[in-house]
Amino acid sequence: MPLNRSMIVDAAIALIEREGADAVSMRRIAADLQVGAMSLYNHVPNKAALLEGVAEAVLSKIEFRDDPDAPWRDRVRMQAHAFRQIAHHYPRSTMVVVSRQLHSTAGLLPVERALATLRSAGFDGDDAVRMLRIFIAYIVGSLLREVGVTPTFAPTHMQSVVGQDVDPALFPHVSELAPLLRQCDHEEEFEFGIELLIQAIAVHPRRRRQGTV
Amino acid sequence: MPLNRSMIVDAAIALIEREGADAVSMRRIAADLQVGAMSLYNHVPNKAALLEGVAEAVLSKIEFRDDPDAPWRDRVRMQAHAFRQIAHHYPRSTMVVVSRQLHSTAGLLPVERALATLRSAGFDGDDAVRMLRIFIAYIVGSLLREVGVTPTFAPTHMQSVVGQDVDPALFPHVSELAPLLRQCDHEEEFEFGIELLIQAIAVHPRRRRQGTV
DNA sequence: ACCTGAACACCGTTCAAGT
DNA sequence: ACCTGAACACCGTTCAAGT
Repeated sequence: MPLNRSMIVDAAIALIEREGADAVSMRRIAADLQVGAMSLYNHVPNKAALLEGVAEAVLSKIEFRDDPDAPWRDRVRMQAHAFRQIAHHYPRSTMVVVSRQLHSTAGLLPVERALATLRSAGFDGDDAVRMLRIFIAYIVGSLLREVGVTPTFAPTHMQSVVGQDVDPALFPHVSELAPLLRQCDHEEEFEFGIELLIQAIAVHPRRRRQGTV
Repeated sequence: MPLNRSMIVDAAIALIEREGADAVSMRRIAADLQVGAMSLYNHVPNKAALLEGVAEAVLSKIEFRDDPDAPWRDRVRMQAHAFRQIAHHYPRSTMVVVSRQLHSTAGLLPVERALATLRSAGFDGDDAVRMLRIFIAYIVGSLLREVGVTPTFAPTHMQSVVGQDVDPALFPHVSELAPLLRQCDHEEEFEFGIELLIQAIAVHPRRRRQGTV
């Protein structure tokens, strides 16, 4: 079976999910594919481009169902949850997806749908873009927390083995809320935030004239 | 002058800001300090720990002024903006700060202040933690976009040299809003989102009994 | 206690040689 | 057109030797 780009990308994704993003190297992927390390360069210009391919592939695997007739609130909710699938299905690739500029159609499709939804909610172009950016920022930040790369700021090991508690005098609120800070139902927290955002933009005033073009 | 941990961390930060996070290596830092590569290991267990030190150092350099007597809205705004200073003063270190779990006091201090503020706004422990997480997610996501690592989903090179426009038939909204998607006033967008969030949590219902302890 | 050079097991990528 | 081994310039980290 001849080597090709998508075989390489798939091998990379598999390796990332198996051993983490740090384990990715051209040589390891080549070995997984039972091929010389240099063979990869016939299908991919370099490692950075390969990781970009990984990001695109993961992103394009999201199931973005969208019902244009549904209320815009439902559509936003569904699109946000679709995005969160990444963290479920490709947890260790999430960082790769989220830390890369995407200019391919794989990245443009979700944007197109989100903008369509926000326009249908009555926002003009300016505000639709603004709202989209807020959602993306929130979703990206949430996924990073969920995937465990981003700071949770939780005093994790606090009372683990040692009595190494957070000093209640210095950090009264942190130590009081330590149990809450340490645990997190990602699904629930994500939804809570999305609902808050939906509610927030729902009450945001629309301009008189909706379109710009 | 004897080598010590903070000299190493500072050299790492300087190197990151000068040449980017990818340029960081134990050997490069050692060379910058005019010291053998292995000398670093007398003060830092390994590279990962060093980067953790970088994250803490950058975070601890934020000026978190806080006026406990100010209205909670103002305090939240100020704390959010303080956080965003990272992206301004240490743009290329932002990814390092944001992609690492922090359990030191450097990470706990901002949390303590944020929780104090949210409690003073009338939230019980549960909701204070929830609201904090939403803000952190939004801020982290926004900083990553600002720093240019996270997907902007902007069709950047669209009409650059070639007539390689986005197909308006496939992506009507994207191509219509392309100019807006391509440019972004980070300061303004960040503020817009923070104000939206503040407004959203301001109208969120508080529970009868505020405290848990 | 702190520094260090040599060494080991890795990297990404270029290049010239093969088919 | 596609594959590849050797080679180059790098990595992080261990270890034993120095002071």
